[in-house]
Amino acid sequence: MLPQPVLERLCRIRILLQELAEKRETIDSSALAEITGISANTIRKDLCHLQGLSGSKSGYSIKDLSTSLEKNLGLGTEKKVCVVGLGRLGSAILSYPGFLPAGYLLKAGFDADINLIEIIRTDVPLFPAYQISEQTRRLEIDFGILAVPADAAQKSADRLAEGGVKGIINFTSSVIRVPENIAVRNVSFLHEFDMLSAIISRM
Amino acid sequence: MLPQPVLERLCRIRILLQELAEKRETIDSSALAEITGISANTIRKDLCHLQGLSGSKSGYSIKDLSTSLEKNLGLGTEKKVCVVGLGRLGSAILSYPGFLPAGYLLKAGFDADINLIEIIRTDVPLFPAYQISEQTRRLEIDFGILAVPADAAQKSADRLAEGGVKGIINFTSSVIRVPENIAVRNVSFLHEFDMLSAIISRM
DNA sequence: CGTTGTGAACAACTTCACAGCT
DNA sequence: AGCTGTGAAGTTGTTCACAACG
Repeated sequence: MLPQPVLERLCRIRILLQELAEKRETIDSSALAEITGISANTIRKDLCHLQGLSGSKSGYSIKDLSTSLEKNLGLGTEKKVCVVGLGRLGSAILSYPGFLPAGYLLKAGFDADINLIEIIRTDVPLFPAYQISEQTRRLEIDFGILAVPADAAQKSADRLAEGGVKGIINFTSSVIRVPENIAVRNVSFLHEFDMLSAIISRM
Repeated sequence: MLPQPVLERLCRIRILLQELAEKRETIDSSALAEITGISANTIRKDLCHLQGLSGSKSGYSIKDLSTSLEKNLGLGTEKKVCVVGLGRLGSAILSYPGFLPAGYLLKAGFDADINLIEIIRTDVPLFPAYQISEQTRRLEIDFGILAVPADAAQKSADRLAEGGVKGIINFTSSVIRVPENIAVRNVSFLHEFDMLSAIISRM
């Protein structure tokens, strides 16, 4: 319904609003533009896609706006997530403190290496990789984070799909194939570096 | 010159070609489509933006294509990078083995906490944060990775800019402001999660 | 009066269809 | 015959300009 670029911007805006909420009551589109780097015109266009943003006088009420964004973006409820692959990246994610306040609950970690599972100290329950489907289903996990080596990516994705997750964040450089009712976001460090290289080489 | 969406796809294609090079000699647009998830039409359109892709018979020579992509995307030369912020994410990045084969040399790490610098075991030289400008300039570092807490993001970015870096990968949730000759790529875990939530809530 | 909301104009990107090579 | 390369058509997203509103 909302086009993807709009979604991207609305999510960004909401995140930035959270810090802002402590400092101010209202904000107008040009101040938002200043903070987000998005043009004021685009911001107004984006925000008027939102359902149920009540009548406005001058600027948006930060509280109302946040609420409306949460509703429209489906960010109201807590989501359960798991990490697949407990190498350096995976375990860094395991101990990332930012998830909880944002409403994402780390419910499980998986790795093919059983030794690793014994060694890592964390409050998050850890399981061997072959239990991915079973445990994600049992724990009703919404999202999986793929932090495995590239050659294990598809297999792990299959298991997550089998376990009924609704979304996957893929840190692998592989392209994974999943049923189309599962959302995938690809995040690749190397891609980001290559993009920097490409961008600066044409300036 | 090349529009950004094209750049994104070309970079992705090049990364995927690297693994493929060991298995095959040539590949046609529809096979590439299969692998990358990009439509064959779009791939052909993208590739014909490239300068100096020699005459084709059936399919592209993977080797030629890779070479051409590297040239056109400015990926030929090695780039020097540094990590700012050596928390869990920062130190996971420090020991990520994928940079070197891709042509990115980790030349320095920085953190405001001097104890941390003593503790971390790595081959990469570590320095206190106040030396960022000085060391990045001395070492001729191309790119900086921002993995600091949100409230230190702008300050660190300023120091990197001062040190003459050409690009920054920003893992912070803050929006950083830099001179416009510096490229920035924002990578935010929370944003990715929010996007997953937003996407699935409208299916 | 300043700020929002929004149709209308514009620009960018993608898809299509097919001419041109090999 | 099959594949690439590419103008042209179609679609989507962005910017503009201004009417409507407190």
